[in-house]
Amino acid sequence: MKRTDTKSHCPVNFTLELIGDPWSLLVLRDIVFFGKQTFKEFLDSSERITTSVLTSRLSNLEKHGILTKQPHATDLRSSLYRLTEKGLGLVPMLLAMMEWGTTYDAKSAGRRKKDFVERIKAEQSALSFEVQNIVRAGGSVFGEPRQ
Amino acid sequence: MKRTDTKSHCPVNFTLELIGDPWSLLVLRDIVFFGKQTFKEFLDSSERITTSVLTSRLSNLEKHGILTKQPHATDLRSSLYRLTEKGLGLVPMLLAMMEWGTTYDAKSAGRRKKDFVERIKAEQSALSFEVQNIVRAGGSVFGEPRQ
DNA sequence: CATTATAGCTTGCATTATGCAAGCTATATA
DNA sequence: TATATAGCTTGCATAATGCAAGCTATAATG
Repeated sequence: MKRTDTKSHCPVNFTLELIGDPWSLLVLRDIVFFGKQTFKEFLDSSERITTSVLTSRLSNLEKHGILTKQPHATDLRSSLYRLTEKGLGLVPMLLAMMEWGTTYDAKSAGRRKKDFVERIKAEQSALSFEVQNIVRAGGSVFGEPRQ
Repeated sequence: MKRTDTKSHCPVNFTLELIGDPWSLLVLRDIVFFGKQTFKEFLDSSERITTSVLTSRLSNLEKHGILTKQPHATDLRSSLYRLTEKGLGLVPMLLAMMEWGTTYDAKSAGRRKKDFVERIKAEQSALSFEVQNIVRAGGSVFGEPRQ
């Protein structure tokens, strides 16, 4: 079974099957946080994705309507990759990942990033807190409490 | 290079390296949404994780302080897996994934799940909207606008 | 007490995805 | 004309997963 074969119709699983590989979200991060748009710019990220994997990830993201590939305005060799509305819909997930990673990675980040993360924390939804309290107390969102 | 080797100290990458495999988040989903706590309960999920992979994922999540393994109160064969505060910190990410998956998966979900997702959408942060608008306009969070 | 079932873990092999290196085509630049 | 760049493709080694089987300790059943 391939990693992206449909294993269930749980929405969390659906999301994982589309963008849960080790690289797709890093490409989306590069677009959202750093404004990258071209193959070369993605290639230059500090995680050192290889050309073969990048080609595969970009084509997959385009195939699933998460980004579009447009011809570059002046350079015919190049293309511009931009987020669709579906891709923009992943911003809350990226913010949540950034917040968690910043909180728990021993290597602390710069001032600018920390300020941004403080805003994410400050705007955390009441629903998130509610769910955390339920689970902390031994319950769950759709299940009955156990203890 | 292993998938979990440190490739950078970007917080998004950090999060991916800890829980970005195809299975860890499904275990966390089972805890948060369905109140599962034991090996057997995780094994029974509709995605059909195998025992070998489940063992590996649980031990990894415990190693990283995302969940704890406690002896079962009455059954000495069994253990209870519960989220730590660090694990609870992933709730916003799970909610974001659930919201996106429900919105874009053709197979629609039940009424109860949809109502929940409506609440996630309703409580989406002002920051998320702001970032979406910036990116829609060709800019990015930490970069300069391009067009 | 003997038998059977269950919880969790381990192993072995096939398949899939990624890491890495190299090279290829078309276009741009000097 | 020569060289550099953008993006893509291929081949091979390694890592992770899918799948099947079996193993140990404990629980439940007669």
